[in-house]
Amino acid sequence: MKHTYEYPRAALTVDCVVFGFDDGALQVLLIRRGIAPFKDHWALPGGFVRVEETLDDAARRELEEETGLKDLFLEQLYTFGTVNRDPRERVVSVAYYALTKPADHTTAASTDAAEARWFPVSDIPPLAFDHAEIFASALSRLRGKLTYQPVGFELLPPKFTLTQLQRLYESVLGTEIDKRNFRKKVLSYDLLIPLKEQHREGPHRPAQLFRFDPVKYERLKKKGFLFEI
Amino acid sequence: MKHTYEYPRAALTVDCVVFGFDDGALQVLLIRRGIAPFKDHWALPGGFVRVEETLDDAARRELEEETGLKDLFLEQLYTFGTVNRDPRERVVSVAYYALTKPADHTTAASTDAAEARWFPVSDIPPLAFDHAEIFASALSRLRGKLTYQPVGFELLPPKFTLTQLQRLYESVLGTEIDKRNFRKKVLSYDLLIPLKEQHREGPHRPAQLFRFDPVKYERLKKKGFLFEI
DNA sequence: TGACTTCGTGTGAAAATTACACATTACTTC
DNA sequence: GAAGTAATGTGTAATTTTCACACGAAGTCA
Repeated sequence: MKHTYEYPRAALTVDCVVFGFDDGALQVLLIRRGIAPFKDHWALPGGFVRVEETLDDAARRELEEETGLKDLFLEQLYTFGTVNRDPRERVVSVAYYALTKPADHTTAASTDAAEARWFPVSDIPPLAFDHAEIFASALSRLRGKLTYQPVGFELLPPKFTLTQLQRLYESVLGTEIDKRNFRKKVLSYDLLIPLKEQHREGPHRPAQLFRFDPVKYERLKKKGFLFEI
Repeated sequence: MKHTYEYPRAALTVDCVVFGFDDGALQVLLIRRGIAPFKDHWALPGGFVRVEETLDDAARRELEEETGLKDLFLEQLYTFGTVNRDPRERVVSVAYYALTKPADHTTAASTDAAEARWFPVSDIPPLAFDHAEIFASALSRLRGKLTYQPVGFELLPPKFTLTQLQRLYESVLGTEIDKRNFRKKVLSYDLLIPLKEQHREGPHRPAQLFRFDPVKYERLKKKGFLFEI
């Protein structure tokens, strides 16, 4: 079935920058394109927005179709609309970024994508279209966000140690943080709940496990919050 | 001439939230719609994106066509894409916000818009489509931005007094600020250049006029800046 | 039981933020 | 031209926040 309009229309897509945290380093999920253009190149997961779904829905749907991931933290980033970003025709892309917990890193490639793989953000292959620009923009946004909103937990498993949280901040922000000052600061927000359990691993003192309080977290996210590290 | 596609496509528009500062209060520029739907309702200036122009270009073009404003500070805000935001058909709108200096407030309504008018943000009429939501989002972004980036100058004339700048901050942020602390802080960024001139008005001591240093300003905007008040 | 490794904690110095009051300058009016 | 009026312009002390920094505790392994 054909669809006809008075004026030419741009195609509308969504693209997702999915971040994960593993091996003590920030990772991003890329797919190898199975179809032209840029066949066999690495690219951000994404695809065309259907006319009866919202942008957020499209992002979640494409993400699940191409990578198997669902129910993750997802936020709109920016809309990329230069004229020649796609060689085929005019395509405007609404970019999203997403944060996943390590448990979700089971990525079954499917449908459009020939393959899905995690890459450390410090070592990304050349990307299709203007995806390198989108990725850079997402990384910069994540860095900014981390310094004033408590989104770091979205990248950690439900139970985590303060050291894991600190490593996350250090590796995303690219700085070293003093352990005592970090703990003082984080705990002062009264957002972390110490568990009865401990994390024991290796020949040394076990670490206290924490989870974060989802109620206080939501409250913080809504009002002006403040989670400066 | 008709244009035909395999799948149905959303129409793509831009909408602009234009802020001005006048009468000691933050103002927003609205147009009265000359055509259906929402004929005679107030709305944000905006219109359809042409297939051969970027999103930014479309925003600037529509702004000039509908309000006569050009060369203003303009930044993409967010893309609104719920399914039924336009009663005619699926329309996705990329929202922008803009800041104007008072000198530019000469608004000649034209083309699509029957009338253009400034409204204090505290007293906005009902808006067409989901424009109230877009406006709220823009205002919230402006507030956020003002507290950590030196964009306030974009809303003031080229020469201004520190009191004017303070009033701007107070009225946008909705807080009272201590005069001495404000001046100390603002001047410490070394961004303001005192002029030889003074601003004299009324039966009292005249005020020192300042302009801001565009070079330092650009430098601040690019790197992590920091303009906390 | 001693070596090793990571966890967990407190204090003092420096810097930033906040609170706060009065003399100065020009215009107006008497 | 003297007195009144109104907004400008300036400094300091108290408080809070940030930053720098070192060592005992708890567990494993040999």
